[in-house]
Amino acid sequence: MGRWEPDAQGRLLRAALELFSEHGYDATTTAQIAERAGLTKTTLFRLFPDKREIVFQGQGRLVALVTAGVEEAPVDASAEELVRAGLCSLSAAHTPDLRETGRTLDPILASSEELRERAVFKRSALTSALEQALMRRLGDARQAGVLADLGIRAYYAGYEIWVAVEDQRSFTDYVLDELAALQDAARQLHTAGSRGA
Amino acid sequence: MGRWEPDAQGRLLRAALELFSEHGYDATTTAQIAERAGLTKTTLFRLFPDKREIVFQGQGRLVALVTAGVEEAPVDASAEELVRAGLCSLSAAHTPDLRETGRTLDPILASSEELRERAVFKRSALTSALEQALMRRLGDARQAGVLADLGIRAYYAGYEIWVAVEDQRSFTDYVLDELAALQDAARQLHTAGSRGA
DNA sequence: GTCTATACAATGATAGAC
DNA sequence: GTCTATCATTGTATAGAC
Repeated sequence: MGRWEPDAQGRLLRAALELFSEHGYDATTTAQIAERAGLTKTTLFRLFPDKREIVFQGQGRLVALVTAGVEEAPVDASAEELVRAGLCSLSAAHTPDLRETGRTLDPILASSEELRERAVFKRSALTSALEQALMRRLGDARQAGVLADLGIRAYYAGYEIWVAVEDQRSFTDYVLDELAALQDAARQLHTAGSRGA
Repeated sequence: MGRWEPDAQGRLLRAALELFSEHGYDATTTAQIAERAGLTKTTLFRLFPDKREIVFQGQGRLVALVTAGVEEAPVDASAEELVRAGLCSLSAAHTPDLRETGRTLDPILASSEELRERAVFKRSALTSALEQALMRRLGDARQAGVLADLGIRAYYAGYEIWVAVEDQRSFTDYVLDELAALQDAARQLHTAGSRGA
């Protein structure tokens, strides 16, 4: 420390989000980001694996969180309780300050197909992690798959509401509410018999 | 026709799959593909939007197929019947010769992260298409979402078995069997009460 | 109407100097 | 750690050949 300005990664991150918000993701070059941060392209690519990952910075731990949540659930937990445990562990990472980050990121994501593709990949990785953790506890691959889809759907739906509204409820509340609503919807499909509207 | 060798797209496609199989996707350059096809990079990028799409050639119509399947289902169809209609329309496109294509593509896909990312994006697009078609018929966004996840999961699981085994059953059979099995798994989750194993 | 040649911008890797 | 420099590759743009 001392020879250069500190927090190169933080400066790059802020510079990138500013430029992405101002001109869109695609219209911003990595050289421009580095320049605004007072660095060069080389340093940017040493600190970030690629341009897309700048936007998803810090989301790598989510996979570990959802897995740990399921693994640390009580031994007598039901299938639904395992999903809730995974989602609670995941949601706990979303502190109120991340709400602002989410609001910044949403329009950036919308501005680039390349970025949405990476976002979908992240969702898929999260689903696979939950699916495999559930599989190890339940022993049934199909149940694990169905529950993982349901849980991650609840997570993303809860996230969308959380960043859109402005109140004091925790992120976890939104996700668990959505999970319950999705489970209700699924139950109705089974109990409604074979005739639809 | 006549002035140049015909079927430039087909030649590029074959050249690409050969090279991808021989050296892997990442180690093959677009210039090499064009050269083997007796063409140039310029022509390749006029016929394919990008390098990844070479591998997924022809999958664009799948979105339209699943949507049409749901839309053309009888007016008194139940929710489950709508999903089956979408999947049948989708599966009908998988003629036996596509089985060989699938067997060629699987190891190529496994060789590249970039390619798996695009594959996940395609799955997501298919899920969204089914979800929206179901939403228009059912009027319930959560039911549509849950059913779309279930249906596309059945489609991919059926596909995996279809390319792996060697018998005369149609692709549609595998998908519908898997759908029924997933629905069973989901039902068990609801009727099993709250205690798991 | 299809292909080629050339030039170009951007991402990302790499090597060596400070 | 960071910089300069150079490089390979993807993908675009343009102008022209047949």
